[in-house]
Amino acid sequence: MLNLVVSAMSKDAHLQNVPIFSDLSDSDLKKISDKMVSRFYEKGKMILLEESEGETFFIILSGVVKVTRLSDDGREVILAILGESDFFGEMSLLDGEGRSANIVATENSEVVTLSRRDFLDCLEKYPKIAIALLEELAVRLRKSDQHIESLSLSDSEQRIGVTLIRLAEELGTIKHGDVLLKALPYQQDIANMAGTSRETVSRTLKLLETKDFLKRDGRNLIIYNFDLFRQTFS
Amino acid sequence: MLNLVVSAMSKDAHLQNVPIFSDLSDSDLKKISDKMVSRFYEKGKMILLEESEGETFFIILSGVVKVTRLSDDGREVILAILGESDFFGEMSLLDGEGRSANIVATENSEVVTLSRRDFLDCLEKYPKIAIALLEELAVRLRKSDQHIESLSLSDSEQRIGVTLIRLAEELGTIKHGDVLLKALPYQQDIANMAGTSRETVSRTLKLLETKDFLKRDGRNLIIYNFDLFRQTFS
DNA sequence: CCATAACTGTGATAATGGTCACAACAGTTA
DNA sequence: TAACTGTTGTGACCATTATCACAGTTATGG
Repeated sequence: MLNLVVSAMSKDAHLQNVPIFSDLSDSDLKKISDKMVSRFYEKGKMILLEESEGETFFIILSGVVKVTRLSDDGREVILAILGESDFFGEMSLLDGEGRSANIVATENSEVVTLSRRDFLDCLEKYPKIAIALLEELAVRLRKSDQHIESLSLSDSEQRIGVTLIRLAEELGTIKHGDVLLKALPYQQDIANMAGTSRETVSRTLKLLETKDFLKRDGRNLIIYNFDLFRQTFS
Repeated sequence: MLNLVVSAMSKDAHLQNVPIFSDLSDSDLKKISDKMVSRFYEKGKMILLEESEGETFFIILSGVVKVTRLSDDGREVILAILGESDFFGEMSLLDGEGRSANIVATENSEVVTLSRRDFLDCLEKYPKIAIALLEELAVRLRKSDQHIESLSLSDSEQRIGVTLIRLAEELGTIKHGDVLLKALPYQQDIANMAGTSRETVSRTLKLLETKDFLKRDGRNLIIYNFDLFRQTFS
């Protein structure tokens, strides 16, 4: 299994960048790191399944995953896209309910995991982690609130604009005022993030391109003047 | 000012019911309680304003408030309805960003408040509070996720159904299998929760009534067989 | 490198639901 | 009780956007 390829060294190196651990001393970090287990998921693989019991906390070392919910008839909503040094799985651990969403690797992804008890021990032992986690959940709630507002009040063009902003912030790289998105998600995924249809995404991207907000080139997308773009769509 | 009417005794009595304080000893509770200040807001009054700095944590002793966001052109989204023993204001305190929503009293409401520093002190001093708060934020994130799913995938009837469920759970009283909602919010507010228009709420409530899911009587509403209703709409 | 699958572009059509307009009704104050 | 204000009911119309159908294009695997 590729799991074994991820060395302990790589774990420590990455963990420093994880916001919820950033206040910790090296030795404390090492203690936690020792309890973690590495895993590798190929693009397209399901990592967590809705409705199953939640017993594990995950941190992404590299790769990209999507957080989704599915309706009975199979339609998908994408709640978030997570990348390097983001984490997931904490909700079930905290409130004891079952998983409320699916996690799917949309790129090959390395993660490390912590068991329920080790995770909760951490929170008890290191209040700083608990507080850092609170901060992160607050940020997520804020994002969710914005998402709800956008779904409630905006037309499809605006919603797709906001979705591109979310993607740019999570996955893009800035160059002068522009943002470059390599490996742009499929239109269907963008649609599922924006609460619209695949066809509407196709038409709207074209529209935004003719309006010179952005340029597409294969799977890459450049948003010109990101500050202006942000101002225009959020 | 009516503020002064709320006695310290009433504070303590209510605080025991607040989930994030439920693990505390009476003496610890007393210490925190002593730092709190009571306030009273009349129906319709704004408690917190979007974009202002967040320096206060609020707990509702009695009453009902709505959490809203406003678009530039004045349309409103209602993110949540909060009632007795719920709290708000924590997000700005945790992540240091400005307020991200407005809070408006929709009924006469008594609250107690804690300053930023007292709130953060609490988290450091009592890890149990931090963990209880984490649990509550996890629950809220879950609700937000459901809200996003519902806005993305459901038609207006479903969304209004889900909204009634949210209202019933927050404000309703159960009687046999039915739920009674006294002082049902205005149709405009229901519309702003469901991401639809006031007229559609009017038509849909009528429809649900003819389908015998519910009965209206002035400002009261009874949902028959709440379990079934839940199953049907969520 | 061909075959096949997956993704994207685009027109035509239909439907959900928003908006407007106004009437009916309820609750409040003078 | 009248006048007024806020809320709800309802019809008519129309815009946005979902859906369908299919062609074009790009990626993938044997």
